[in-house]
Amino acid sequence: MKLTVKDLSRIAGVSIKTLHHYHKIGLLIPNEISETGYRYYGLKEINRLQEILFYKELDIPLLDIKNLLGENSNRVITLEKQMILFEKKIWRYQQLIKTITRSIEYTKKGEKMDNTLMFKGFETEEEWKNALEQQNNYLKENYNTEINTTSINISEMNIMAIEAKNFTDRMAEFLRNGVKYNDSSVQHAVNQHLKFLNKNGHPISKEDYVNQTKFFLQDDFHRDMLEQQQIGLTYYLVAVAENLLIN
Amino acid sequence: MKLTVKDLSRIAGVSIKTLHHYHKIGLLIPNEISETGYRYYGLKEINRLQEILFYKELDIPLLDIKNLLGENSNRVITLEKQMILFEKKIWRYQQLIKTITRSIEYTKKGEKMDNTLMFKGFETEEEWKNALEQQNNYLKENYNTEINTTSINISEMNIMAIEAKNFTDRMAEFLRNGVKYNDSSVQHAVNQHLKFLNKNGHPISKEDYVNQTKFFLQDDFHRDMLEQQQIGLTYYLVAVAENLLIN
DNA sequence: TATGAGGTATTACCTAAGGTTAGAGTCAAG
DNA sequence: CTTGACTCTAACCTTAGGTAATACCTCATA
Repeated sequence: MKLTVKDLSRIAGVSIKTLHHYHKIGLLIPNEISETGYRYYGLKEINRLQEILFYKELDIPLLDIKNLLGENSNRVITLEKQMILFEKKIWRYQQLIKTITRSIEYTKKGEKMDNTLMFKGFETEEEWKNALEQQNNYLKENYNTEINTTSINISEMNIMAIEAKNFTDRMAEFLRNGVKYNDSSVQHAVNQHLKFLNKNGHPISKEDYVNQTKFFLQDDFHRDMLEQQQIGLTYYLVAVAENLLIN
Repeated sequence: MKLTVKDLSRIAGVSIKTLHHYHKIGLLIPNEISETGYRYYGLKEINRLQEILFYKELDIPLLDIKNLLGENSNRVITLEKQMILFEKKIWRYQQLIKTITRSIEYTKKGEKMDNTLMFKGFETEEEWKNALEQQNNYLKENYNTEINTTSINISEMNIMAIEAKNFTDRMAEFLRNGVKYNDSSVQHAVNQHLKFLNKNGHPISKEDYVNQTKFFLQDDFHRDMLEQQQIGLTYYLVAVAENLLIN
């Protein structure tokens, strides 16, 4: 059994170029290479190609396949890992279908969907509303003014809410990773946050911010909100804010 | 509202390079570009980016998104198309999970899975067995000897069966597409098939092949087999084979 | 044994959606 | 005015091959 590239490509349903490629990266080396450079494959190579294609079907990168075929016995583990990955993908696609269905409904109703919902971080409408409400309260407390929602550009407010959410997420991650409140990267993050607020029509001094975090501490709504996201976050934020004044 | 690349990247959760890229391909052009080349984005751009990311989430290529955002109103159609695509993907992943499950079972049983089954064309074990049997019969008829299966390399037989299946598939497609029996591409295909057989230990002349197709015609098993795959295939093959002798 | 058709090899450039440098210029706060 | 953070462009890199150009090889047939 001495198969040419064409034979093998026909049998296995891959292109000749693919065989060249696999040869080049050392994934599938011909059984024999003639003096004139022709590749000839045998049964062993066919079996190996079978395995390669099997793994490839599972979306495993070729280099990983190469390593996989090198060792042995962890096949089952690899397969099980891959299965979990597929289940996640299925779940994701199911979610996307739901999103599309919703979007189509909105469009058909003639309403324009509030695309802000799509932004990462806000997977549910509820989460987004909470963020908005927080933003709302924040303004109320800092300026002691009733918010006239109609007078504020809704889109602009969404953006502020998104930035706030992103900032809080980052802080929560710092906390989870054990990054100290006075670590430069933490301080940098909060400085950026304040800079953003100042730049976008929400002037706030460092002192204001300290007061705000302290307010969060004693206000049930805000504290619950933050603690629900990450236990200890409220307290962490106070420490971070107070450290701002020291430098 | 005058956002820098960093601001926007933070808000939308994309990298700065992504914004550069979108600018370069004309997908998202900044609201303002300073004399020094700095990009500044406004609300309009944020909304556009939102839409872009929404479509991107749906695995739509950026250039397609660009066109999509250019026109309007076919949004619903696009979304519905995409939904069908997702359903297909879900189905595919479910199949993959089944394949993995099967493979794991084999491995756990200590048996080595006959990977030849994976090759395209044979979706079920039954189909594969049929093909093998056919191959078996073929040998019987051509050599008039009882087959000693152990003496013949099973893998090699698989490969011959696969090639045969591929060939038959191709012929069926020719027939379906109305390609005439004496078309050069049809003749070429059958020549290749015979060449392959001759090269791999199954010497067969053109006359032999004509006789074989005629045998298929009168043999219930083979005729049913072929006709089940594609009505008229048995008769087509005879015509194709007889034409071989003319040239 | 020569010829012609069809197979094969290598080289090089291309894809999508950015990531990752490097080097140089710019902005804003102190 | 300095400094640190930010931004710019340009160039090369990634996956898994596709495509094209050009040259060489094989094998069945005349």
